[in-house]
Amino acid sequence: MERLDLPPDVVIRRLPLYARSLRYLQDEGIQFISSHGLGTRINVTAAQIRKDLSYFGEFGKQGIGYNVNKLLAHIEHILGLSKEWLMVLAGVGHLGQAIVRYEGFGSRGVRLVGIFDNDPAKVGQVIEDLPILPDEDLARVIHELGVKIAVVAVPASHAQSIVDTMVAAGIRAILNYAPVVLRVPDGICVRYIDPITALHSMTYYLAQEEDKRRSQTP
Amino acid sequence: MERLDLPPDVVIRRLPLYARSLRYLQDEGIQFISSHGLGTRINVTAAQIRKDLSYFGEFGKQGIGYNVNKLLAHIEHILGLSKEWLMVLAGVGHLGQAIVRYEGFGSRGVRLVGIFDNDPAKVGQVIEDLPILPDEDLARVIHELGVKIAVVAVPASHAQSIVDTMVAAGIRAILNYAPVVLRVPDGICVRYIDPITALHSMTYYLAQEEDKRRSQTP
DNA sequence: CGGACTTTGTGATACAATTCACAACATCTA
DNA sequence: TAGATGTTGTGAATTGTATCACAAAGTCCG
Ligand SMILES: NC(=O)c1ccc[n+]([C@@H]2O[C@H](COP(=O)([O-])OP(=O)(O)OC[C@H]3O[C@@H](n4cnc5c(N)ncnc54)[C@H](O)[C@@H]3O)[C@@H](O)[C@H]2O)c1
Ligand SMILES: NC(=O)c1ccc[n+]([C@@H]2O[C@H](COP(=O)([O-])OP(=O)(O)OC[C@H]3O[C@@H](n4cnc5c(N)ncnc54)[C@H](O)[C@@H]3O)[C@@H](O)[C@H]2O)c1
Repeated sequence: MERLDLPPDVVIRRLPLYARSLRYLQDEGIQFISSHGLGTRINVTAAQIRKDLSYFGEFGKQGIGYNVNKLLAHIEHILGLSKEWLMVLAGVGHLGQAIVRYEGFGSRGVRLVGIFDNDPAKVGQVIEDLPILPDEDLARVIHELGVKIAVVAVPASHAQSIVDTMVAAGIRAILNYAPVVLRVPDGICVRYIDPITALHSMTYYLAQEEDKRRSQTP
Repeated sequence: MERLDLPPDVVIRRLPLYARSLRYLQDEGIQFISSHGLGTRINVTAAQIRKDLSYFGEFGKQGIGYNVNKLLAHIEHILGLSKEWLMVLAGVGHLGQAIVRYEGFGSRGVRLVGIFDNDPAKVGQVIEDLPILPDEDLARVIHELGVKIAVVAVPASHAQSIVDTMVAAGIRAILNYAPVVLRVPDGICVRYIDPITALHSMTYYLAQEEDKRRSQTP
């Protein structure tokens, strides 16, 4: 196949979904899956899955579909999950502690190696074997360990400044829980986790339904 | 303006971002903002903001921009945030408790009115004035109070079945934290909060950088 | 072996979203 | 009043994404 143009970001964002579904298939002991079979599990059309994968190579067999183990290995490799990326967390409050304890993060491809807070009362406490360090150590740890990923769980008002520090120290990817849009240099990847925004986009549809209902029963 | 076609979902998803930014502007005491000014704050082009808003009406003034208070009120009204929507939560574990305590949820447009768990040891405990109820009461509460929004924070293996119960009882919008794609009837709105998937899409770009770096310094 | 099924990978096509570009209007200054 | 500046709202153009549809290749089975 000719792989001229690089895969668009929408495709990259779907790959982890494919990977997760393949892991469930693995757990179920299923060895082969067609694009159609995979698609029905995750509400994506078969054609889209095939086209997405075609950006990276040819992984299927006509008449059969995809070997679950092999396709998963391929996708994890494409996603860089065959290595282990180091990660730091800033802000060990309510949310931060929940993140540290969520085993999901540690499981695949990433490892939390440092947690930071600027509250002197918190510094020194240990959570899941990780001591809370002061902000002063943040840049040094990032730099010395070559950490590339950071999670931001500080109050919105402090998010931008801590991100500036992180980026200056070598962070290249940021998972941001604070409800602010971050300003970062080109090439730094940022993803937002924002349940409130998600909720507020759903209430739109609820309001629409309500309106329609009201206009039908006057 | 002619408002022939309904606004696409991408637009609806951006509105809460505009609203949040306008709230910050309000806090700063700023009374007028141009599409350009708003755009630079949230990394969106001015033209996109104007086009998005044009789906709903004309809110700006040439030469001036938008009145912050008025535009915010308009957007919140469009999003259905002038009413208060009731919400239930299923799964009061680590994550669920963090959600109950996160004041962000209560603040605007939505109110948590019931929390549910199937662990008998948890039922009866009270968190932030809300008693944990057993799953048996879920359908009744949804139905009797007319609850339309649900948050899912149960283990992945239990998510689909509890969602089926919720939808049968009248839930129309679901915020899902469990790492599974849900199957719901047409018309039910689902949003996924999925930090692991977000992380795994970022490692792709890290791996790309690494590859490039390696090929440059052989 | 041959014909009925399946399924992939991918150009071509259709659809969707974003950006461009500009007329129309508003304000300010002198 | 007039000219300079700034901003909106929106058709048209552009860019981006998803779907279609089918040749090619594999399986299955009598
Ligand atoms: N996206 C989500 O799902 C979600 C959920 C809950 C909270 N939040 C957001 O996450 C952030 C944290 O929420 P929380 O409930 O944990 O608040 P919290 O007050 O419990 O915790 C914040 C922590 O950050 C620390 N901190 C403050 N400034 C800091 C700095 N400059 N450097 C390092 N640490 C600093 C504080 O000491 C505290 O421990 C807030 O922005 C909140 O809006 C997001
Ligand atoms: N998206 C995220 O940000 C995020 C973060 C952490 C966890 N998670 C996911 O959220 C879910 C919960 O995670 P957690 O860390 O809180 O786990 P947990 O084990 O601490 O809590 C799960 C809770 O759900 C309850 N439960 C189980 N089955 C139930 C049912 N059928 N009805 C009602 N309650 C039920 C359990 O009793 C328990 O209290 C998991 O699916 C996890 O993968 C998501």
